[in-house]
Order: sequence, then C-alpha cells, then structure tokens
Amino acid sequence: MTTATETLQGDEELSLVFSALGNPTRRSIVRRLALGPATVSVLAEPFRMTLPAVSKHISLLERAGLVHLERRGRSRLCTLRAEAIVEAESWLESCRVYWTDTLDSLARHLEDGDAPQGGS
Amino acid sequence: MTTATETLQGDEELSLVFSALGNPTRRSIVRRLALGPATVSVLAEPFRMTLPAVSKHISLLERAGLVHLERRGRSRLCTLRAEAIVEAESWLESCRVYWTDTLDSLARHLEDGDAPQGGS
DNA sequence: GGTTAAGTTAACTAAATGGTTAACTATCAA
DNA sequence: TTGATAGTTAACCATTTAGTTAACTTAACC
Repeated sequence: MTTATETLQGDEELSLVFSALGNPTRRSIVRRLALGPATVSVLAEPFRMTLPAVSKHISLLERAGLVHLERRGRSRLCTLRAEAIVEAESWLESCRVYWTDTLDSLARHLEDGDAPQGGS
Repeated sequence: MTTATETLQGDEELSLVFSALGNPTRRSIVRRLALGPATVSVLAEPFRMTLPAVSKHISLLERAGLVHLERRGRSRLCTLRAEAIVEAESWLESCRVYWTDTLDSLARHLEDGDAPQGGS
C-alpha cells in the first residue's frame, strides 16, 4: 500500500491539502478529528447534509492525506494525519519567515538611507 | 474603506484563504510576495498564462485578504498581508495542539489500563 | 492630442465542486 | 437466512473555477 505522501508530488499534495481545508464542512470534520478518531457516521451527525455528501468530503480529505481510513468491522475509523497538517503549517511558516526577514532588511536599508523598491 | 478582515466572518475568510492557497499559481505568487512587494506584471512574468488570468488570481488573493493592492502610477503594487497567513497558520496549529493533547491523554488512559474508543 | 503601457472587465468555455437520490456492498445480529 | 446497519458508488444537477480572447480604462510620454 502506498500513502498519499509517497505517490504525490509535494506541490500537488499541498494543493490538495489547502483546497480540502478551503471548505467549512471539511474544516469542521478536521477539528472534530483533532479531538480523536471517529467513524464516518459520527462525523456526519452534526451536519444537515446526506451521508454520501459527507462520505465524499471524507474521501477528499483522505486523498489529500489529511485523514487515514481504517476498516473496523462494518464501520470505518477516521484518524487525522498530523503530518499533512504540519506540512501545510510549514509552508505558511516559511512564507512568514521570508516576510519577516524582508521587513528586517528593509529596516536596515532605511537606516542606511537606501530606498528599496522591489523590482525582480 | 473596510478591509476583508472587518467585513468577512472569520470562518468565511478562512475558507477564502485556504481555497486561495489551494492553487499552485497563487502559492507561487504568495511565495514571490514573501520576498517583497511587486507589481502585477512582475508577478505575471514567470507564468505562461495570459495577464488577465494572473490578474484574476491576484484579485482572488486580495478578496481572501492575502494581498493588499495599492495604486502606484499606472501600475499596482501588491503586498503580502501577513495577518492572513498567520490566521491560517493559527488554525492549523490549534488542530495540531488538540491532536497532541489527545495523544497525551491517550497515553495516560493506556497507562490506567483503560481502553479509549472515540465516541461522540 | 495621439500612442504606448499597465491593468481590469466582459463574455465565453471546459472542467471541477458540492450537493442530491437511488442502488449497491459488506458486516453484524436474530 | 433474513434483515438491519454502515458506508460507498453511480448518475445527475447547479455553481464555481481557471483559463481564453477582445474590448475597455487610466496614466505616462512625445
């Protein structure tokens, strides 16, 4: 069995993760799973939509590598995959770091009396 | 003038931010902006798509609150809004924290000989 | 004023999303 | 074996997305 992390290119996986989190229903599911594993029907309970709809959301989360599905008798146990969360978080952090560094160097330039104006 | 943060509900804004980052072109633009502000045409340069396409991506990033657009003569200067990045990052972090806490309490339960099986 | 440069808006298209209902599969229980 | 439970798959629909080309606006330049 191959995991999403193995088969997908990093960039492609990031797209799937961020897109998945772009939907409020799926974010709710992820928050719920952050508290601990749960079955599909338990996850579906809070929502007014049909089970197939929730099922599709969960499949999408799985394809994105955000949840892991495991057969437990006739139900399926969903577990949050922290790795995917961490990867997305790292990407955001790297952007923030660059940005902060830029501000720092900007401040230095200003102190030198230099006028920075971002070209290519 | 009202900013996206003021007019949008937090949940709705998170949706826009994550969806925006779900696209590789827009992530590229964000990474570029992390190095410093840039005009629309400069941002468009690396891509093989037309200017209107890039323009729409940038508008979307603006609606999501990820970039700030400012008129500079006949061109527009785009700046990354770190607040939006931080908000998304915080959401992810909160999930990770819960998850870690859950693992901790799971470990405690196991030490007590208790069998935890995630119900509602 | 006329032209070029920078960018947006409009109108269109193909594909993906998010939902529905209906039918199906698989497991547990009587 | 019959039936209920848990969930997926299929077929469909409306809306959104990501791109295109063509036309428009606005500011700088001669």
